[in-house]
Amino acid sequence: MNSPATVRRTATARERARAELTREIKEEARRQLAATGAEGLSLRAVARELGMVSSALYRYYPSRDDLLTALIIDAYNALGAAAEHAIAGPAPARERWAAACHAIRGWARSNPHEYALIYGSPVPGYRAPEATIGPASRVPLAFAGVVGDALASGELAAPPEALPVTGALAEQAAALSAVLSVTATSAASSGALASVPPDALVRAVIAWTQLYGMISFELFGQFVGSFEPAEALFAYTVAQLTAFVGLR
Amino acid sequence: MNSPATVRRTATARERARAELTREIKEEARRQLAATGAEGLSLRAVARELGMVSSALYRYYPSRDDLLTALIIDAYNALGAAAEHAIAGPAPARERWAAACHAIRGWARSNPHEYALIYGSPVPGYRAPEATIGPASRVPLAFAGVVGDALASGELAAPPEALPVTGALAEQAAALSAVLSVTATSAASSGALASVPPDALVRAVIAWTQLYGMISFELFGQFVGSFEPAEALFAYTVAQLTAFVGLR
DNA sequence: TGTACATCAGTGAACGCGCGTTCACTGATGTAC
DNA sequence: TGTACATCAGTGAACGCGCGTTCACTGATGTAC
Repeated sequence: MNSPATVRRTATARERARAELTREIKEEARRQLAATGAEGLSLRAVARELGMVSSALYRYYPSRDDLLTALIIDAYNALGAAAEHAIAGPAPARERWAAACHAIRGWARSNPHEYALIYGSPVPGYRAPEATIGPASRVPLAFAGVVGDALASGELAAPPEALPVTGALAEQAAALSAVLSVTATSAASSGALASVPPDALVRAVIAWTQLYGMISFELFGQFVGSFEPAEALFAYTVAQLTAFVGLR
Repeated sequence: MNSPATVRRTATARERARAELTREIKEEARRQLAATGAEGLSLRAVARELGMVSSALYRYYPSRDDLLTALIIDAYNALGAAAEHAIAGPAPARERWAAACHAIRGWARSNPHEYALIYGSPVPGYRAPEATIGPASRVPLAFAGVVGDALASGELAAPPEALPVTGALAEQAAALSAVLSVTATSAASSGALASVPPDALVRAVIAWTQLYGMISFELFGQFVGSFEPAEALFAYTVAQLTAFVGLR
């Protein structure tokens, strides 16, 4: 075995050490992120903590920004995985939707600085590369998937209080719907998305921004002294939102 | 005139120069904030731009954090003033509410870094002093004031789709209501707030987080490629929210 | 299996930078008599 | 109005810090024959 022609070789000690250290560097960086936030992340500090010399890190990440990018991608993926896990299974659409909301909040509360890294104010001077787009769309796609499934199974109906979606907004929603159906198809998801009506999509997006606003307010300390702890307010909001999106 | 007994003296040249420079320092700091964000704000850079030596700034602000605090207070006050201006006048409550929403978005779009300074991810290592509490509550109080007025004038009614507010959430809302009525009274505002029912207050708070989520998503670039420009989505959301709060 | 060479991880010193803050100083402005 | 003194704004040098990144190097690991 392990003839030169074999594509899948056993990893050499060097390769294993490299994979291991790459992981350890990211881990330590994440720890510092949690302690000091994105701007506080320093290659030198990471190296110091790992008992290496700072220049050694350059064998693993060509620059500080690349390390930051790796953390961002990991964060998107972790949050995306949490959302996808929450919507898995045969439960009714409204329950899957609510589960995703609570899973996202739970992840955000457990990883506040990673949450801030991806959804907080942009880091000045840092430009997110293309590679973040895929991981970043996992959460929106998860929500969209639930709406698509609900549509297919007859669990979706516009709530009576919903205002009609018209004009520029309807056009943007239609365009987004087209993009979504392509993405979803290439991701081997259900094709139900393609036919989600624009107004349902708009309500889902609004719900997503509402969720984001509520979580951010909680994490960033805006509820201190009023709705802290925020469990009750959050649960109420999610219930309200589920109805607003039209899931039943 | 100008006898020693006169409390109100004419400002000396020194005093005028000091007031002027204090203003200029803040202005330059705000400019740098807009360019590089809060972490990029540097006393040395401000001094450089003003043609002074960095140590001279310490005659005006005892530390970098104090300058940051001054900027934060100014930002809260500017946003609060915009909201208060929008709700002034005899228009129907729902129009005043919507006007405040649009005014807040307008200010945020014109001053994105100042918005991020007060509502974005917290600056690591910076602890907001008590002096920010007053200015920070102007926007919430403005919204609360509209709800209070609507209640007094019969323009407030729980929408049919509203879920009942119970348990811990109702208690938190009642407690907040009590605090609000005290604050509002001491601020010489109308006393209508005291009797705003808890569920209306909860819906107003949710609306406020929704507004915040929508504006942040727009400013922080999360709509790029979908609902950008975000005017239509924002207007739709505000209309929806106004109804949700129960204003008509 | 053994040897010669190539690859690569990690070292240590250095470059150049900008930062916040302190301190003794000078010269101008303000005040008391 | 004139003078002696006190107050205060701004200077310039310095301290001590940490950062990202480069580079020539050494020694260990892997590979081809």
